[in-house]
Amino acid sequence: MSTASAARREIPEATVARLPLYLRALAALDSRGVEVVSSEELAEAAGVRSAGLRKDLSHLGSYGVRGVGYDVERLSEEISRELGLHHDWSVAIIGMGNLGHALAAYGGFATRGFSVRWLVDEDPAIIGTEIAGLQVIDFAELAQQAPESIIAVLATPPHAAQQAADQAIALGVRSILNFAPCMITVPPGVEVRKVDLATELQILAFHEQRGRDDEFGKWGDAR
Amino acid sequence: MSTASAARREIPEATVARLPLYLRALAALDSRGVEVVSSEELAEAAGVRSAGLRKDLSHLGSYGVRGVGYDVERLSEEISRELGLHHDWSVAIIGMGNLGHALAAYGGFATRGFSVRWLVDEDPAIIGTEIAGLQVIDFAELAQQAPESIIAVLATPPHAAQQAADQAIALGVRSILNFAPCMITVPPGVEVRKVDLATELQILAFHEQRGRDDEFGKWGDAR
DNA sequence: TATTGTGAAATAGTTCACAGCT
DNA sequence: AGCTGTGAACTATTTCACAATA
Repeated sequence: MSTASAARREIPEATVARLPLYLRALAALDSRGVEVVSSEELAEAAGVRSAGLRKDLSHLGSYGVRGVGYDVERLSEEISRELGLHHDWSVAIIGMGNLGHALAAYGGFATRGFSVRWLVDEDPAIIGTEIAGLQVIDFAELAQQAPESIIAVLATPPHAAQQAADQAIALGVRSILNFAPCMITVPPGVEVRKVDLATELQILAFHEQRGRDDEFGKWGDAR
Repeated sequence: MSTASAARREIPEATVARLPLYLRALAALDSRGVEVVSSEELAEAAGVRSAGLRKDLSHLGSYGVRGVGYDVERLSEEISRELGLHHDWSVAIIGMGNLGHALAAYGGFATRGFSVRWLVDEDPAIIGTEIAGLQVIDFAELAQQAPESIIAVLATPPHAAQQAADQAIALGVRSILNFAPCMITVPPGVEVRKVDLATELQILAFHEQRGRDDEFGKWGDAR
């Protein structure tokens, strides 16, 4: 892919995953009144290496000034645009159990560009109640109101996740953040990202166990 | 690193991150009474390619039977051991705001091997209250009770995260799951994994924007 | 002079395809 | 006959190191 002319636009996935990090670091710098930042400083703030940061940014275009650094505001702007944060994205949280409830109340989603607009559940006992200032609705209702691009946050129990995803996709959802501890299958063109608490703990456990072992001699010596 | 003799024990990070996935898929199969599974089927259930699954498993040793497949129970056991789930891991949730509260109530952590044992906050108004059957304590109290290996789940606001992490580390914590939307710096030997809701949404937004664009001609045509 | 942007080298991860077992 | 385990090929990502340049 990519003829020489279309040189722009082919951002590696690993880079995309770091752009939000840079954006947050830039916001922190901005709020401290910093106007220009070097790749070294920004990398430090974002927890990456400076060479990697420069490579990442080079995929967006040439927004730095040699010998000087990057303009904080300008770079924020460019990254925001690249990430599509000039759009307004509406979020629907599906599944109002413990986790869904918490996510609705949690401010973390309400970054610039995103707002939680719908809370969905299928339990009649929950539908109609108010959580964090929003009425809980069912899928039929969501279908009525659903506009353009919604992002669905799946917070159902695992056994309900696939069906909930299917219903959301039927409504036109093409981006899903899946908190349910299970895999869901989706048609091509639908993007799923998974956040899995148990998995993260297990990965930590692996490393902690490993670290413990390493502390004494290498493996194989006394095993 | 790694002499030829130490051939075992050098599991790629990418593989480690998938082991919990396999474990969950195996648990599902087991509960359905399946006793033997092929790499093809298990890969399907876990959402990966069969060749990759086989390569991953080969890092743990040779637990499959050619022409047959993998014994579900045996493989679960081996992966569990590898992940350190034969230990019991105690989890302390630090920060009892909306998110911490929810995480405490959420069952998702209580997979085999992990149990949430302490809820920590520094706000006197919260300390002493009971959440999900546990009393909220302060760091001093945690220091009293803290035993061997704790995993800390950071759910503080961003400005408090670094200090909370430092305190946890002073108590001997070496594994941190960070839900606070900020970077924390830790000494070598301490492992941090980050779960960041805003970041995930931004990555989804990027892809959704991209997908939208691709639907009509390539970029650059009408821009 | 200080710092970016980037080829080239190094490393990590994935996929292929088939030999080797059961 | 069927399925695993794995070398070899391929692709992606990171790191290095330095030429380009404001």
